[in-house]
Amino acid sequence: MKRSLGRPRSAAADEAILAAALELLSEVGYTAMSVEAVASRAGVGKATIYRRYEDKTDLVIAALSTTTADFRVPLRSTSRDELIAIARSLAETPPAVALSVTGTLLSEQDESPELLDHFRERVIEPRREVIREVFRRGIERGELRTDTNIELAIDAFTGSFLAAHIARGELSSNWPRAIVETLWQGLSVPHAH
Amino acid sequence: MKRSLGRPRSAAADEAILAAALELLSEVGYTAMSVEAVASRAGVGKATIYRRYEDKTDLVIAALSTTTADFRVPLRSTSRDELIAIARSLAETPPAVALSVTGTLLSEQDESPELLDHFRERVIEPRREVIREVFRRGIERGELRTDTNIELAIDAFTGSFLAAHIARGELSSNWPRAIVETLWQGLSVPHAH
Amino acid sequence: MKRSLGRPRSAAADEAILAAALELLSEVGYTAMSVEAVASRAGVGKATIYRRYEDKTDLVIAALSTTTADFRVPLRSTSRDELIAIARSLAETPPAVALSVTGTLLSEQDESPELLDHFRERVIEPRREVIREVFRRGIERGELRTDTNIELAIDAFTGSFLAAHIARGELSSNWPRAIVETLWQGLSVPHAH
Amino acid sequence: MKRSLGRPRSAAADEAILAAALELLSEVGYTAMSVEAVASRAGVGKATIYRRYEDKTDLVIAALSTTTADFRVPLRSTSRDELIAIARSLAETPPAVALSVTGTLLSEQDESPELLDHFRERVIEPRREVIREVFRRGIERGELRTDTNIELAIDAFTGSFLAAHIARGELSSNWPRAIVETLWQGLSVPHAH
DNA sequence: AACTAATCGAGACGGTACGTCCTGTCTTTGA
DNA sequence: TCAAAGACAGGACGTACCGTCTCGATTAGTT
Repeated sequence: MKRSLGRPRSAAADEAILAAALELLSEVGYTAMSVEAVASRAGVGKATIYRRYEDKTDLVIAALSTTTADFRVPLRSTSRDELIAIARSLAETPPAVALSVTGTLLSEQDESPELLDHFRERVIEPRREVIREVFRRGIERGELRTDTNIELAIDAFTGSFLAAHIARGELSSNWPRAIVETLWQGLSVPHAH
Repeated sequence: MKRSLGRPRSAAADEAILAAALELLSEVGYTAMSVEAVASRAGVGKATIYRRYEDKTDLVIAALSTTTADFRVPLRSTSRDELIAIARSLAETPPAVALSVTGTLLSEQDESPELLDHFRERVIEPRREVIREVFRRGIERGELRTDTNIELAIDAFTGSFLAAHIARGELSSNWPRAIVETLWQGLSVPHAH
Repeated sequence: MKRSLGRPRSAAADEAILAAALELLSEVGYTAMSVEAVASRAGVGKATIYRRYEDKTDLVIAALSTTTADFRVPLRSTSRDELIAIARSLAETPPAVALSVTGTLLSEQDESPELLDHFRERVIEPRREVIREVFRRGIERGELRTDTNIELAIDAFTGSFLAAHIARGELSSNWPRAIVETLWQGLSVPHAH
Repeated sequence: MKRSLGRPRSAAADEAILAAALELLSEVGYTAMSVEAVASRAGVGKATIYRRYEDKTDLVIAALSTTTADFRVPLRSTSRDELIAIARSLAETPPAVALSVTGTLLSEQDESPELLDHFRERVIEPRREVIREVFRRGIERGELRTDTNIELAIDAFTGSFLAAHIARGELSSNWPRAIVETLWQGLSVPHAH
């Protein structure tokens, strides 16, 4: 059995680092956030951060992935209401950080693909799984089409949120209901029978 | 009389700067691209860039807006085919730059909202207008629902592209057809009559 | 003719950097002096220092070599008085910095011999030349032995200063006269005739 | 009763630490030598070093003082030959470490004068005592002047070695004989009688 | 044989400095 | 007046040490 040697890493430092990173990310954004500021606010040496994370981007991914647990599956009586609940959760998420981090990671895909993988696994995929579960349940219940491509539907759902922010900034209060309505009914005119 | 004094600005420099910026953006991404590298590749002094653009972000917006003209409205016999054509255009666009620029701009929204406005006006809006025209024509033709919220539909369309890239990276070759199909039919099961 | 391009280096920065370095050297010593502190005290960016000097050691050498001009040849009626005058100049020199820099340079002789060469040329040799001139004149005047190995005599003279500091620290006020006396008469008992 | 409790300190560690420190000192010099490297080469934890020595300088002093015993008093038939023998011993000593350590200690004289005292007592003084003994014996034998200031003579002797290294680096093979000759005869021309 | 206490190698801790790079501005010569 | 070249102040990057601190695992003397 492989027992660890030396002084163990401090759990208090773990938490302080991630909390400070998350605060600074939302305050000043990805680019303007400095590792030095994170260390200072966490009351931690810079080396203590770099012992845990490869570089600034890696730290940010870890900080973002702590927010994953807050994104929970809502239980409602209909799939439609569940989707609206999810849309409400999305609407409360600050998109700036996620967008710039994602963009940076995609840019650096060739140099360090493992960071992007890590991000998808820790940040993106947990959120998608919550939505995926709602879709699966909706199909079982007979409320959603059985031939729906779930991944594309999730794309449309979460992507709408991104595109709305990019195009117009703040979302209106009835956005969750409106976007679900739009995706629910589809674009085509109903067939006559 | 409003005629400029002294040596006029070089049109060659204009082009070289934007071309170099565009190249570097697609090569290394927004964060890793340095104004110094743009100047060097364009064979231009840094001051020549800063005489034209406020800062790095402003330069990038200008570079990106040169690509706007390439995004043209396709004419097909059906709206569905036109949407597929647009999806194909989207699929050819590298999303990384737009994402990281947008993220950065959103982060800095409080300090310099005019840059974000500029970006929306020059880069985002022209592309959306192309898609908007397709939707308008589809409604006129009777192929699309009259009660469709066009802005939300555009969000779903362009956002799907972003979300797919974020979640899975490269898009499959049949993605344009598949995403249009998904949005076209909607999520709900058809009503019995 | 090769004329320089671009903004010329600031002479004000040159001076401020060397002055700040010299101050800090005498205040805290070589090891405790930081380049960051030099930059800060000089009101200068760190890059402005590193544009001029390879590294910290190179900066220190440059700072020390500005003190060379102060070490002047004294004119007295006898060589003995001139040597005493030089000993007095030596006694006023703070030896700590020179010793630690010299030691460091000798240690790193294998990795970067050019720094040591530079130090010898700029700091050591000018001082030795002053003393060498005194010896040459003394021999011409017939006051010093013609078979004296001047380099070894200079070694004994300047080395006495170092060794005294290493062994006992502060020099007594009559040290200049006493050391000249010791070297002047030699160690051996006078021959009987 | 003053007997120690707990596990006694390892003599093997004592030796390994000093040996590693001495090796690294001569390989890379005082400044570039890290305590971490000493610990690693000695196969010892860093705390095991800091349990024995106050800080890096203290460790170096201890390492250097182990070399003291090698500097022995030579017995020859004349003082002149004994001085030449000592000069030969000096010529074999690497001077870089002593210089940088001394310089650092002098720089820090105000903060920690006890380290400098310790260095003088353990490293400098034992060597001087060997030379002092030779001078004393020479005076008793009637070979050296009775009015010689022994401390200054030792300064001249050991200092010559330092100055030669600083000014020219490696010493020539006949340096021991030449420096003794220079100091022996003195600088002044012999008086006529 | 069990207990106590200081040591051991290992390695994490907060902190500080290193030398590099980039931003946006400024200052020169030359066209 | 604009161009290129490149220096400017400032500040973040990621690395490397310093001297201290915690681990689990020895290695003695004391009960």
